[in-house]
Amino acid sequence: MNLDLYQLRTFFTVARTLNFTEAAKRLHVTQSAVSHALRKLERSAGEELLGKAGGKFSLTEPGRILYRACETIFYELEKAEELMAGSRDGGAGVIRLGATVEFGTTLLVKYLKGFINRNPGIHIDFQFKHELLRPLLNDELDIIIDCDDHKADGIEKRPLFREEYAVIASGEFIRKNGLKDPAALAACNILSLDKGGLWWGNFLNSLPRNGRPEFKKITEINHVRGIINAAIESLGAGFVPKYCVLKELKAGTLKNVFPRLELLEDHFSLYQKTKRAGLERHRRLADYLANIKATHLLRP
Amino acid sequence: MNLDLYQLRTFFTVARTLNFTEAAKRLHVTQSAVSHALRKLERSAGEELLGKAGGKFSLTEPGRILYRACETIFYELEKAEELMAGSRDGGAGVIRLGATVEFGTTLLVKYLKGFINRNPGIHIDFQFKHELLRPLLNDELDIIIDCDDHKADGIEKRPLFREEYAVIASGEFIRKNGLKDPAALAACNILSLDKGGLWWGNFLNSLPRNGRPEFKKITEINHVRGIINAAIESLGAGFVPKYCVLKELKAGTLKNVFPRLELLEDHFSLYQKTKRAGLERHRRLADYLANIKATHLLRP
DNA sequence: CGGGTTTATTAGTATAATTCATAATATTCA
DNA sequence: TGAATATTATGAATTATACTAATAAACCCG
Repeated sequence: MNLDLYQLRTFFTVARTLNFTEAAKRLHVTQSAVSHALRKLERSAGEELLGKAGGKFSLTEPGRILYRACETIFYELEKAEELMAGSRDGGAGVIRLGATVEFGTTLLVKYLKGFINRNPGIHIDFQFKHELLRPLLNDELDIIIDCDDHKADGIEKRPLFREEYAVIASGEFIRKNGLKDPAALAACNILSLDKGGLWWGNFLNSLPRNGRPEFKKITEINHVRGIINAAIESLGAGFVPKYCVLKELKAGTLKNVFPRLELLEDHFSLYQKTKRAGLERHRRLADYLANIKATHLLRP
Repeated sequence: MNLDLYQLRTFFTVARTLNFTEAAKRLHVTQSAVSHALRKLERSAGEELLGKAGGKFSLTEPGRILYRACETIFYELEKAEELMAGSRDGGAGVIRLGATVEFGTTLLVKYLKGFINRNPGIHIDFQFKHELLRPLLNDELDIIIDCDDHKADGIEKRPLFREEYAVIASGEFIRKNGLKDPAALAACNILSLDKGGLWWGNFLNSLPRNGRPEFKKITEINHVRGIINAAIESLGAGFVPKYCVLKELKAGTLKNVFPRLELLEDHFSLYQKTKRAGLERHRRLADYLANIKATHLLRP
């Protein structure tokens, strides 16, 4: 049989993208080269590796077998490269780090400064977006930090810390609307990521069933930063992670409306492919992030 | 860095042979090609992979790292190939099986007939010699069966069965020399693989300390088969594994001199590289051999 | 030192990987 | 449904590079 190793690299990329054109881009070759390589590989394997099921490609059974082999093969190679370089530069390499927009833009970048200084060999690229799992599975990202609970084959979860939410508004807004208890929110303008107010679900769930306000006016703003700034301008009450408004709370431009209310928390976790967790640079970053305590974040 | 996969295959072979010329032969290319490939690999790795320590080559530290990666990489590939083909022909492939000369030539071949018939996809090549561990480590053999106790990194042992030894001689020889108890051996001619009589060590050790004969005449014959034939010709008494003389004992051309004596046993075990133990054909053969009981061998 | 063996080097060749241009096919949306 | 778009397949030309042959250099050993 004797499979060609270059063709395997192509196959591995195609298997993840399920798209020749995209794979070609990643490999910096033409789509034609990918097509040729795959056909040759299939000929020498004597098996159909890809099947067209309903428009999209999908892996056949032999394809899946080969894919799993490729996973260990190429991750093993990567590890070896890192280890060899490691005797010189110590776990150098690139980490493509993904996180949610709010957390990433606000805190993560700031906090990682220390890590980046201490690990000059490790270069981190950031991608802040909400769809994180798919890019991780496709190897577009190496590590993601997310508060959603992901479960996928070959993906490893490492809990990092919990994050509290708070209802925020300007002092002026609180006075004007007499926001003394959650029931008062029913009458005032609500700032939410979505028109339906689902964003406030966490808040409502933390209230006793009979004390939940029914929102009358909801203003949709599709970015947390927008909600915060709108709240500062007294346009309504917002519901945001505390870490997003640390500065504003301190400066007094925003107030924690119900400081004594225990609100639901988000659980941030780090996710990475199990096979790649052995990479030195991955371990370092994961260990560093695991040492972040919510207290650090809230009282910097 | 981006290591070239073809060059890795060359490196892997060189790392095991530590000899460019030999590696070239195995890869069916010229020595020149090996030299080129290795130099390129070292350039792209940015590391010396091989060091010349006292004439011979040896792996440097980065070389060892890469070697370990190659082990999993190429064994993983092999496994994938077998699995993919497996959906058709079921664990097909070649097994290069090594065993000691006596055991291999006498029983193993005969016994494996059943296995070979039942597994037409699996081709077995045999090598019977006494140096077995090195060829296994160098991937010249896939599986070895030996009664020496080997311990090596990445090598897996699986006990198979015990083998009894017996003192043998012709009826005529026994009569002439009055061989009634072990002490009588001191006076008669002893057939041994070595001039010093170390070959009989197992026998002597199984006797009470004060009842051990001191051999006066030892004839050296460097093959077990030779010893057996010499014993048949009444040239002396031999000490051999029982399985070697089953036919002769049955036919009466040889006699078990001390049938009631409990003699030391050899423990036969199967050895293979741990990483390759997952191969379907390996598992099948190992399971088959594990089902051989000493009783089968002695009473066929 | 010199014969034998192993590795390195150089230049030429041959293989095959890649591209370019284009055809075939599938997908989307009006 | 058909036009527009995107994706994959194909064939010939091009380019890259793995391989070889011949030879030089290095090394070992008696």
